[in-house]
Amino acid sequence: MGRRLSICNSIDDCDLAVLANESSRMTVADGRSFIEEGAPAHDFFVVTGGRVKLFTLLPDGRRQITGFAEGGDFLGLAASTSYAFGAEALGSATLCRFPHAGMQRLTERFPSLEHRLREEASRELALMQARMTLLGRKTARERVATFLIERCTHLDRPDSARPVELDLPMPRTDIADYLGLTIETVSRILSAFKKEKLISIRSITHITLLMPERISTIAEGME
Amino acid sequence: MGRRLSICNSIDDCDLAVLANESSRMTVADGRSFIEEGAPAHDFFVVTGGRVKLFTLLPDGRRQITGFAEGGDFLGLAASTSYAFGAEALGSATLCRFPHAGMQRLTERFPSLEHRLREEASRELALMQARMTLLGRKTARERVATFLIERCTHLDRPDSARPVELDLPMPRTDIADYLGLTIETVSRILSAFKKEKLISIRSITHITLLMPERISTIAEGME
DNA sequence: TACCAGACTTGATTCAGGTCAACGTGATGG
DNA sequence: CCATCACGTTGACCTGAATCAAGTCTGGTA
Repeated sequence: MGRRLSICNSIDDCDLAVLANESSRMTVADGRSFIEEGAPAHDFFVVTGGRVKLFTLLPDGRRQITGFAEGGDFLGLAASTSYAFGAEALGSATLCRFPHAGMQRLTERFPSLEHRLREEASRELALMQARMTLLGRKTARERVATFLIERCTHLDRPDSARPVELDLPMPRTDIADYLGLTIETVSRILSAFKKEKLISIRSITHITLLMPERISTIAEGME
Repeated sequence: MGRRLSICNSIDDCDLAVLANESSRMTVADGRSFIEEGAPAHDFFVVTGGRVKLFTLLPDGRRQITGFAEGGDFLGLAASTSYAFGAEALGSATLCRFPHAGMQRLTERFPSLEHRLREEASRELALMQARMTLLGRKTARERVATFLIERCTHLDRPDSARPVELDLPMPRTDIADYLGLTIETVSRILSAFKKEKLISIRSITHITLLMPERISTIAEGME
């Protein structure tokens, strides 16, 4: 995960051909896995189209989704020798793959890239702090509210008091595994929000936040 | 948090005086806070002695401890413009402070340092993935078991089948806030482990893992 | 030695969220 | 146009961990 066009920012005034040279494109079909948790980490990835989910598994199959990534997001920083997470496409996705060796040539050529990668990692690290608080200390209601708010700030509209339309491209199972809840709980809480006129549910993937700041308040645990 | 002597690794063959020049030492008394969550981030820190806890707070005071740091660990990567976490001393601690500006001079002088910082961030990121799985998907028993195992691999002894002595310098409250549990639950589970002869509790801070691999199995959810 | 305060443990009870099970719903294909 | 199937919702019930409430243990102090 990372901010849009993360890599390119630090080299856009430089030779993009060099960059293209060190990378290869790939397409991943819906539900297909392209990073295996624990496998030796040989590549970085940039999501160029579609969406992707990142997760870790317990031996008995319990799953924690550690993030969703989309266009421009950077993957693979959470890996030393082996990947600390698995990744699979959510819908079909296109990726740019950068072998570590190639990336190293790039950072030698464009030293500011290294700094950019560190920034990316820092941003990610800060997000994770918040996510740990969510998982360790928030109630189910607060988690779902936080998720909705995340999805909407993600849309980089300023926190308006006006209704915000969202689409949630991931199935409920993924939302649940992201929030450390069950599908049933997520479903019940969305229904409750609807009943309270905080949101309206046009279709499974299409939700409107009717009172964004109110949901925001819930998300922060200030009910 | 970071591996011992993280910074120095990449410059130990270089001019350490330059490094000393860009940093200042400080001592923090027990329980004193030295990073305020949300405050503008001006410095990096390296823990040089004692221990430190990192945490985030919800408005109503709920707390999630996101990590413990000790000698050699690096703090401050999870911050862009403002800190994503607060930090306070656990017992009295000594720190080395590196203002961002100074750090930038250092990375210019020793380019490999930038790479080192990124590695540090990556390591941290990988740890956090595991911690999210713990908080989102593990049972109380599994969390406490994981905590004990963490503390012991932390001691860099290989996973032996032999008993391992641990000391837990943090109060139960901190363990609870780290694991997303309450003090009572932590206490009960430690008592249960004792009853099951998995551990022995010599004193509040001093615990011996009698069957480390057994605890390890519990930690992974394989009961 | 006795007292005290803070940290920890233990027990009884409650409740948020999980589990199990039935029921909708909407997309796909024969 | 209905059957199917995967996904989502809703309801009834259960349970793991939280909460509430005593104890207990420890180290410091007089």
